[in-house]
Amino acid sequence: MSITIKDVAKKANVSISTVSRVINDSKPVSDDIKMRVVKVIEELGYKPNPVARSLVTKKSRLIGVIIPDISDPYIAELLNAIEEVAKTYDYDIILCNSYGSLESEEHYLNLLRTKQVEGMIFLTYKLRTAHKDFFESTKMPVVMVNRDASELNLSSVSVNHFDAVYEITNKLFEDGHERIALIRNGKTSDVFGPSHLKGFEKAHETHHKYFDESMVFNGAFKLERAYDIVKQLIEMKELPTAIVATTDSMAIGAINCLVDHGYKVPEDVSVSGFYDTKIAQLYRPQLTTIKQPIYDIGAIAIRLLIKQINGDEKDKKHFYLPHELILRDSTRSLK
Amino acid sequence: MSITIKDVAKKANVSISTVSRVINDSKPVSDDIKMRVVKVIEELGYKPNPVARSLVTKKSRLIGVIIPDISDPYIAELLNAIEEVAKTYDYDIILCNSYGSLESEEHYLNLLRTKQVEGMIFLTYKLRTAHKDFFESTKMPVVMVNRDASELNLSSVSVNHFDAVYEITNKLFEDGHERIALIRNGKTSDVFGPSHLKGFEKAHETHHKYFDESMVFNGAFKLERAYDIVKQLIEMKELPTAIVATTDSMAIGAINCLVDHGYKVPEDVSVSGFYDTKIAQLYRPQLTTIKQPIYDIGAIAIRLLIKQINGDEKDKKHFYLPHELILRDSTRSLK
DNA sequence: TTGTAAGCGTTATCAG
DNA sequence: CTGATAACGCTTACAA
Repeated sequence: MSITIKDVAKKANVSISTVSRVINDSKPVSDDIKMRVVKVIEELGYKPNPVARSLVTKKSRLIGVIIPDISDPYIAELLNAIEEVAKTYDYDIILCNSYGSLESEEHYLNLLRTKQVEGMIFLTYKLRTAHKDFFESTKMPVVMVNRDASELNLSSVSVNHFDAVYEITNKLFEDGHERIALIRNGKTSDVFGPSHLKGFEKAHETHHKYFDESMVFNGAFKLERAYDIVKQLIEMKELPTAIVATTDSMAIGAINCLVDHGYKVPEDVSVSGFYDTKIAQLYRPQLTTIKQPIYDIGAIAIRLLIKQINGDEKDKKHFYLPHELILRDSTRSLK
Repeated sequence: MSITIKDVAKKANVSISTVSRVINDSKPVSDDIKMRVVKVIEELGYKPNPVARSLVTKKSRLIGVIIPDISDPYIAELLNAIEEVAKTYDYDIILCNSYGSLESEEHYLNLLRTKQVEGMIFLTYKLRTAHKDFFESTKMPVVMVNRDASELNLSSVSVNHFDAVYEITNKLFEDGHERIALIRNGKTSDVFGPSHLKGFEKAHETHHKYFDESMVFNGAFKLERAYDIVKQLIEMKELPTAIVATTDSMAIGAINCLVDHGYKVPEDVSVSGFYDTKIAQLYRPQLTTIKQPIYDIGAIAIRLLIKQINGDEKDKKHFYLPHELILRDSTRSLK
């Protein structure tokens, strides 16, 4: 039996409406009454019941976050940011881990809707028609992270993957590498796949190198896949002098394979990653990688969402945040 | 304007109580009426409003989880488990990241209470009187993870840290190591600190080795601290042949320092970690470590909590789960 | 077995 | 500026 607005009203000798007004600052209340009420609230340690409040306002102060994998450090850091700034706006996070499965994503999408979340942040490896349908059918504010969702008429935020891959590939060519392999995420699944490829291609163009399609591989986000790809390369004696991976994990998979087969990184092969997750620095050799402003991405995403919730931001668009090429010890210049 | 119980009642030509009864299966309803109602619910796609429901039942189907750091892979995996089994019991998780700060923890403790969560799982580096006070003053079901909280009359679950440290130290002595350093978490902060120390000491006893207190260091959970500790050891030419760290991160910090200073692991020094987080396998050399059944720990914690919520489990106690010594490449036998 | 009606703790409308 | 009072959508005695 915790204390309610009624108790406060009674003890302060005012109506519950007046109490409501002072706690919400919604309508003018004379100073002396206000003080009296505030004092009683203090004394009683009264806290408004958010459930009752939600029932009438239709606002839950809850934001749903659907992600494919909490244990992915990239996502963890994103979550940090989301959670932290949400708190400053007095929102709470309901966390949903989908494991990337469509079924589970759909489950959560519906769950969050019935839980009356005011908006959601959505991260998925694959974007499908089921998602589109959901987002179209509900006018729920949604922002997507690390994915350009303007086609769905949703806001989204990410770095410019084209530029990023272009930059690292370019750098490698400048350093005298002649043959470079690209291990990118996936085929159709990853929206940035095409951007990665284009950036990679463009760098070849810039440096007048022959673009060899057989040097483009599909790592499927997996360390193990990257490992296998490099193993094949070794067995076929097709090992290039540099490998660009579009994920730190895949870079590590590649390096692990190289090391396990007696090659040295970066002496024999240069390998670069993507994201600058924690492990990029922990690992030896430390990874050359594309650093994303992960925290900022999360922070902007959640701010964007809150703006949408408040109706302050009507037009949806994609936001690009700047990346940074971090040169560490896993790549070297041949010159 | 979503559809409510009233709409269903009207369309099915029954009272709202009847509808309520069929959705909750709370009181007998004649078969034909039940069928009629179910059909209407289907047709209308009616979903009960959980907020209204909570207001009257005082149940939120929400569980609060307070953790110090999402980006810690150990915690991430724990969260995985918690989230997953909570879902099967139809509970949702409200995630609170405290960064280990007491202020923030207290904030969340109170927040969760006013949000009417039905119970909480609490993870903290330091346990303080403020926590105790909170837990004593509220009868909220709470279970603590990776910490023995029986002193607080709370349930808790973890592996047996004494045994774990004993086992790895023992193994190292058996392998012919003579001097072993221990880098453990913290001083007063970590409840398991004493257990680690005792396990370490006991192993010396078992092998009739002189126990040198100056070989016990305080790594404060930090990779960097471990790095510095080893650096000192190197400078003082006091490097032992084996180092037991009570965290994978600290083990990696130690190895990084060794490698950066030209030592080889495990050729020159053996180093072991704790937890078997993902990085233990990714890293080269792969880490010898104590594997904890992290998923199980999380799963048991949440099940325990739900039992408590349902009043099925009255007596609080600490649950030990079995650990496993995983021998990989960062340690070697001297024999 | 079914319906009526009284809450749950707020906010919001409308008089005064 | 203040106070009744009607919602909000649901559960649950209490009657019928």
